[in-house]
Amino acid sequence: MASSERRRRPTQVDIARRAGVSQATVSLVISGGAASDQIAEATRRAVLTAAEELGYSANVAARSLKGGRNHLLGLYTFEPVFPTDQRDFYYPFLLGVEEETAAQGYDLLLFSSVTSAADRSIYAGGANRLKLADGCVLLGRHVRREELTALVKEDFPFVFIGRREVEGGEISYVAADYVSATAQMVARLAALGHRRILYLRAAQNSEPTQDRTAGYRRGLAEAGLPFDSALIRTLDDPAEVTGARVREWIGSGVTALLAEPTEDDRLVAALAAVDRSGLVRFPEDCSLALLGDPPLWTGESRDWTRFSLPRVGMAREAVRLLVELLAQPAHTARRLSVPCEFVPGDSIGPAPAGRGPEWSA
Amino acid sequence: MASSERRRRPTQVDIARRAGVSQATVSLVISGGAASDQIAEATRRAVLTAAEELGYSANVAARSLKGGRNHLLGLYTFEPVFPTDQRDFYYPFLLGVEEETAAQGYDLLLFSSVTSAADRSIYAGGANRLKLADGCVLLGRHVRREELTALVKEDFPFVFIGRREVEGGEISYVAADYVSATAQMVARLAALGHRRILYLRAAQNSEPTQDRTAGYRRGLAEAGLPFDSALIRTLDDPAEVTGARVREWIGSGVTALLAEPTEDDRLVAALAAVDRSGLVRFPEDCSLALLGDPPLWTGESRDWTRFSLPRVGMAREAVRLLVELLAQPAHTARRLSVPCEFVPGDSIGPAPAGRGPEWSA
DNA sequence: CGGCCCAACTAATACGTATTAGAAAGGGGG
DNA sequence: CCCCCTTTCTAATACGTATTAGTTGGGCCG
Repeated sequence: MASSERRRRPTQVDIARRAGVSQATVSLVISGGAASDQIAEATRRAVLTAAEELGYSANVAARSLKGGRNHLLGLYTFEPVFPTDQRDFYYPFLLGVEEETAAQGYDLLLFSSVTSAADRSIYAGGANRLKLADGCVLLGRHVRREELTALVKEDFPFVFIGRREVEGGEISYVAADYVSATAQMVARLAALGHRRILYLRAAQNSEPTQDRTAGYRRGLAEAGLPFDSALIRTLDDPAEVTGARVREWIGSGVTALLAEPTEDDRLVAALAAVDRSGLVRFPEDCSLALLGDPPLWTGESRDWTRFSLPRVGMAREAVRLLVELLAQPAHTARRLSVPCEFVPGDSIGPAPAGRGPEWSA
Repeated sequence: MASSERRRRPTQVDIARRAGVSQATVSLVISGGAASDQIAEATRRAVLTAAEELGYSANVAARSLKGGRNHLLGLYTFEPVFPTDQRDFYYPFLLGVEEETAAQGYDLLLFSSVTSAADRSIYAGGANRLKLADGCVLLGRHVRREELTALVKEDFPFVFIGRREVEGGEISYVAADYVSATAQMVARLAALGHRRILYLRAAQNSEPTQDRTAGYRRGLAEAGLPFDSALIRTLDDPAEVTGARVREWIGSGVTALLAEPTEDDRLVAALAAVDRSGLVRFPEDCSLALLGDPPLWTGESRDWTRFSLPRVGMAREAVRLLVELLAQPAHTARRLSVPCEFVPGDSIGPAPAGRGPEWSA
């Protein structure tokens, strides 16, 4: 800041001039490593001294242009991660990605441009910004498939947190084993004597929902219970779930509910409202288990029976997988499935033996 | 992924070949803007079509190498931001930086490499990684001055969140007005009749501490109270603050405490312990005000009288300042001071009229 | 018909680094 | 004294884009 004139950053050429060597020599010394032992010790020191004096630092863009890696991992989310109301849900993922990225010696690039929901796109502006990073971790429920397909087609290395499938390519991912977790939940309920278990399903037919559905059916099959498609309810509007409605279901013979939390938390909120209304007591009148973590874990809400994603661990695994991908010459998809943790909670219990007349439909 | 052979990303040259034009023309069409209206409409369409068909996306490294800017803002913290125990303190800064970065159309680069405390340095590996970004927001209490000096010397654009000074250069920053906030706090206590106000000062003599000290003295002066250097206590170990100790102080005539929270929260924890012990009642026996936010705001702790930093706002301002810096041809330092918000709380009250014999020292 | 200007394009170059082929110097063996 | 090898360095080039100066061809004016 001594003079106001625009100062150019020192380059290897400047160092070369000062040390009386060629730019190539500087490059060999600086980027060190393998080929640098063919440099005389005196020269090497001269170069390093000059670099020091000039305050040299490598131009990462140039380095990366040349084809080398630039030691950046990207994190791209299909939903905004930071807004406070979703903070508690996404934070562990963020935390895990950050930790493991650092542990692997990379820096983390958060793609945040154009948070305005509509424009939130990988391919905004004609430039695929993701490619500034060596590879990318992707996250989020509302995936735009075309973009994923394009990424796969371009052979860009990325790992999704959560199972995602796309036509015409294999996607690497770290996914929670919703199938087993859901099946086990059904098994637990069956062991408690439940026969008619209603599954409240998310509206969007994303992979996590498909997996839970598969787990539901598998659980029923393994418990020897019949499958009744009327017992899968897709909710367009979670507000439909009211005390009266739940009582109707109970009247029709349902003794347990499985609820799939959505990222907007409205279903869980509706169920909590039913709980507080006193119209239905969980688990005395009806058992209730959540197929995942409620996004907003306020701490004041009930301790629902549920299973829980190891989110920090998943995120760390995703980064590890990504780094492995980068080391491979050809990108073959890698997949990892991690088990969910069962949280006992207090909202399931034995199936009621018989119903009084007040429950008749 | 159709074939396992490594596929090269399409470049402007590929497009040019396909569209039967030159690379320069492609560049003009793609990067659009001003000079692109000298291109015939037919040509432009041909180029765009070819780009589309090839799935072109610009190489950001090359673009940035050429133009100098790559639309990245960096965030560098001198302490780890993510670890959960400091999460609540730093999160608002992170949030603000992220929001405003996105709003300004930049992406955010988190410098996380080498979180291992010792190696956590801007100049790790001989290359100043910060410079991958166009500019940088810095954050944290445990600053390494040499690094700041070097950054200034290199004329790298950055903004510190918090006032930081360094010899041989002007640093841009967004700072909370600790001076006024502290002075006002003293004024408040003086108005309540307090005459001997003990200031518990942080051990490290960083700028925030200097500002509070200045505010303390200014507040005393404006209230017409004498300055007594014995009333400034530097605590090497916050554990020294015990109920007995506070009673000693009270015995020596002190009627109010000003405490400067440290980022490890130990002082506030010690005071909370004193409060819980019942040995001293705040504010009946002694008034107590915090000169800032306790880092760990658990919600269960007392509602201390204090002032509070507009952290999200400060972070956003820092990003705005940074973007302004980038627009300037020559970097002149820019500074911004934002007021703190007074939080009444319940830990200050009128000075006790007289003391019983149990308080004598 | 010659000169000139304009529209539409292209050739050439710079950006900073990594890498490779090869040059220059020095030494040792025949 | 020549040849070859080793050590140590350099020249040249590629990476993909943006930009500037310049080229081409055609139309218009005098």
